[in-house]
Amino acid sequence: MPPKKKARVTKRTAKSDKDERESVSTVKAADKTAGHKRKAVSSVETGNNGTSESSGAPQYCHWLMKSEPESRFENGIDVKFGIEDLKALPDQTDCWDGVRNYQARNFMRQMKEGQLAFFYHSNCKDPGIAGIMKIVKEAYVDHTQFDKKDVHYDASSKPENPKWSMVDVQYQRMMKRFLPLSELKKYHLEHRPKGGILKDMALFTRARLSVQPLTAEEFDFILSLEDKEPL
DNA sequence: GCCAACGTTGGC
DNA sequence: GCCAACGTTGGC
Repeated sequence: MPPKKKARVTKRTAKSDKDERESVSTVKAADKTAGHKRKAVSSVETGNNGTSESSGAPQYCHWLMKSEPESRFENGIDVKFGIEDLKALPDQTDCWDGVRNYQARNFMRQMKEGQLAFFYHSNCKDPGIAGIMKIVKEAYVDHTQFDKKDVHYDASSKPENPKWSMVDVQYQRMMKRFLPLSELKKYHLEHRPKGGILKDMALFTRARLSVQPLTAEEFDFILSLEDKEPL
């Protein structure tokens, strides 16, 4: 299997379905402290993860997924995986393993074949959106959770009841120009007081989430930046 | 290397 | 079920 995607995840995540549910309520509690910004996100999350109530919440269909393009060693293993690494693989396809955060996992479980995701470079000299990939296989069991040698091994997850999922992604293209975090942030800050398109972008309102949804408007706006001068 | 933000753990 | 302590994320 593929290089370790380092979805920067908390290794020590919790145990059973019960915890899983609690983690959702934790999210809701966090909502209160974080103000209104997360409402849309959490309603969709709880409505669409397949474990909870039916709801008319809109389905997200665009995504942003973070990975680290520069070498970093975790337990002696290099977790580097940038967009160039994806591009270099057979079929330019890989499984997005190693996600160990319930919210991120739940978003992956919502992903449908054919949807597009930005490949975001994190924890590096030049963080930002590097390119676009396509979801080519919907959520299935992340085998690395059972692999003691794997950086993201989770001793608390049992094969009879796997905790973590992954999707397969395929490289589509590089951005016409790299879209740096700093530029996205400028738009976010500009939009926030004016109700602009990036005002609630998860990258800024949910900073540590390694797999996050984008609205169609956010996705299209970011794409439009490719043809603009850097801010 | 620092450290703010925030999710998770575990005592109570 | 609360919440303080702890650990991680990830930009700077």
